Amino acid sequence: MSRIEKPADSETARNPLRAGKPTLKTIAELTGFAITTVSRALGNAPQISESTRRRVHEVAAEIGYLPDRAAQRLKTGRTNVISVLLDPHEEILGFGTSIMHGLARALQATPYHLIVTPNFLDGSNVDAVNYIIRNGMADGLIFSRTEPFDPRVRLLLENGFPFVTHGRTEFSTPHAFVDYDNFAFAYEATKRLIVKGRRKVTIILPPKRLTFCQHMLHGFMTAVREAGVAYEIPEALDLDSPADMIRDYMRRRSTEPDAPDGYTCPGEVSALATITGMSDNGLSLGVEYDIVAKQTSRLLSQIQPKVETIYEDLKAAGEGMGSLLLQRIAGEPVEGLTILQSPQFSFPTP
Amino acid sequence: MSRIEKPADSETARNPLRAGKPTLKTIAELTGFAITTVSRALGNAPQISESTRRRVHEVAAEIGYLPDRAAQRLKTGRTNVISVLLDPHEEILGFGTSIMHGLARALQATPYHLIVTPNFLDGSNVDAVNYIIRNGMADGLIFSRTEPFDPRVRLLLENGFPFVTHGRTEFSTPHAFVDYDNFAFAYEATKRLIVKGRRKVTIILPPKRLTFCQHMLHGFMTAVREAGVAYEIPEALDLDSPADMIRDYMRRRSTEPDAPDGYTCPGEVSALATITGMSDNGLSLGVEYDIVAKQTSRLLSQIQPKVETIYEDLKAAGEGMGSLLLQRIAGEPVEGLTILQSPQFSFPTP
DNA sequence: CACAGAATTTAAAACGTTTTCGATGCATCG
DNA sequence: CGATGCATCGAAAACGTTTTAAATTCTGTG
Repeated sequence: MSRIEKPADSETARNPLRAGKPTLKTIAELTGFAITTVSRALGNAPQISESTRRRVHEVAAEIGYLPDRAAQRLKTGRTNVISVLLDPHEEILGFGTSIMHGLARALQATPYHLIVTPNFLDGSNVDAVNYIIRNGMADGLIFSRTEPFDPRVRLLLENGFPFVTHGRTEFSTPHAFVDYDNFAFAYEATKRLIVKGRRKVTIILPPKRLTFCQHMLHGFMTAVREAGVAYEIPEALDLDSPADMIRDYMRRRSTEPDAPDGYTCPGEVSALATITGMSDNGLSLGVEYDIVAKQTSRLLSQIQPKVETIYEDLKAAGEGMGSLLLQRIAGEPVEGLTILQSPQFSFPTP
Repeated sequence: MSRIEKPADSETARNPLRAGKPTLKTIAELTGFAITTVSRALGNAPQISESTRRRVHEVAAEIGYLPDRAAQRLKTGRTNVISVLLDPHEEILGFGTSIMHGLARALQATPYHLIVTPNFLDGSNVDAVNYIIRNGMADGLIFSRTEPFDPRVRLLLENGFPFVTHGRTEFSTPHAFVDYDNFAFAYEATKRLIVKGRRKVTIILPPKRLTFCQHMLHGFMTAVREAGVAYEIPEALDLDSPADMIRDYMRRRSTEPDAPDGYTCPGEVSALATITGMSDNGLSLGVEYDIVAKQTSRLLSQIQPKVETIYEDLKAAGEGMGSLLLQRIAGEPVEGLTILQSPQFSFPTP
């Protein structure tokens, strides 16, 4: 039972915060076992006897041992990091943070950390993806707003790198994704407008290059055809258009002949902009026209309850992406690893 | 010039992604220098001759060498990580992501990564802070919504851990912060209402426990006293109140006698909610009443240009916090490390 | 031309893990 | 009683970097 062998205080002096941080060696000395044994015991390896396993865990808990992430990462090559590619378009209405909260919840009891890699470069963030793959900066990747043949997805598939997207693609090779059923949303929303007796419907679509634009269009058109109702699609506008542009468009269009009276708005901002544009013209919601909107927060219906809304639960989406990614990293086959969220008719429980 | 010495392919087979990753050793072999020399040359150590320094950098760039973060972290004890504490209240209107984009921009050319630690626990996230300090999970910390005697700040000060807050405190020990001049905002906003001829002003304040609530109140009261105008402060409401609560309050209050006609709204949501509440009662903005609001995005003025707005540049705030934190980590004295953002009268350039 | 001293380079240890390969003890079996 | 198998445990190497201490080369000088 030798106690003190070397001075061993130089480190303490240099970096006070790292000072007494317990390591495997600490536990080894305290229990009398070898470092190997301690490591195995904490890893619940099979060849360790139940009694020493318990003893080691006990001591570890007592002194508040936590494995050093850097050492683990260096040794094993696994980073225990999941990277989120932040899109500049997600700045509005808490898209980014909702998903992140969900992700964080999924990773809560795991050793994984969440690191955000914002996109500084051009439209798509292939460079960031490439960087992460090449330099092993993460064990898995998460991003959103996919295109049918998204170059990021292609790159990741080619390299066999684990990832989950928010949104589908049209690659023949399957991959893990979480997506909202935007077909169902557009279909349902448009049908509601028709049921309300609206004679001509319209929809603000996402940018054409994004996969879910097609889904929405399809849902919208299906409802239109089933009912045989009139419709139009504003070509000059999309969901990413600035709110004032949408507002001005709506104001102008509603003065022209043959204006729509039923609006499907796939986002809070577009709905608010539409309402303002119309009311600038003296038209009021629920009287001359109706809106069914997609909500990701409570904001819109709290402010303007006359808007009919259908919810998308982004926190659940994040949580789903996290859990799918964990399964991918664990090596599970990609086959079942997809989630299609159904439109919700009441606000999701946080 | 020996070429192949050992098989050296076992790793390649096991982890294909880590395969040919160049290390210091690779460069050492390629240049003929020792690993030490290569390390020093890349670190631009003074004792290395200019010629070898250039040669090493050249080869490093050529083979795309990047230092292994795990090894650096293990050796030096520095994590090269900056942690952001995500607050659940920041879910709305891109607060979180704007700040994060700013932060990321400040850290762009540095080795620092941004990792988000969401707050799952009770109101304040002291536990998360404690965890990060104790286990050396980051080199610096960033968080927002400070209280006058914020327990997180206290903990960090006690441990000498580098951090920057968004918002001030009232500790006697100084610390780095970025804050918006909410006194100036409230003062200016309220004065504008008075200049417009409004007879009775009011303001929706932040939760009382937050430092900037006092600043706003002070700015508001200063303007009120200077002009000798009537005022009231809704006690049942704060900035964190759900939008429908604010809307309902405004609707009710505006029917009662002696209702205010000038509103200072320190947020987009509260402004929208106020507008809706008032218009539910047939009162219209710019006619029976006015609003001056704080905007952090373009949304509000795009939707409703009749709202007078004053901007807060959150991306710049993030960028400021990042650069202050870097200086703190580099050991600079805390004295000058504070930024007080002035209210902006036009939308900040992204 | 030897030599101090500066300038440059290097070998080796260390950071805290995981993992490979053995070692040890002990009961069982021929 | 020696050999065998099994259940546990341990010594040492390795991951890629930084750093300490020492070795080597180069310079000018006496």
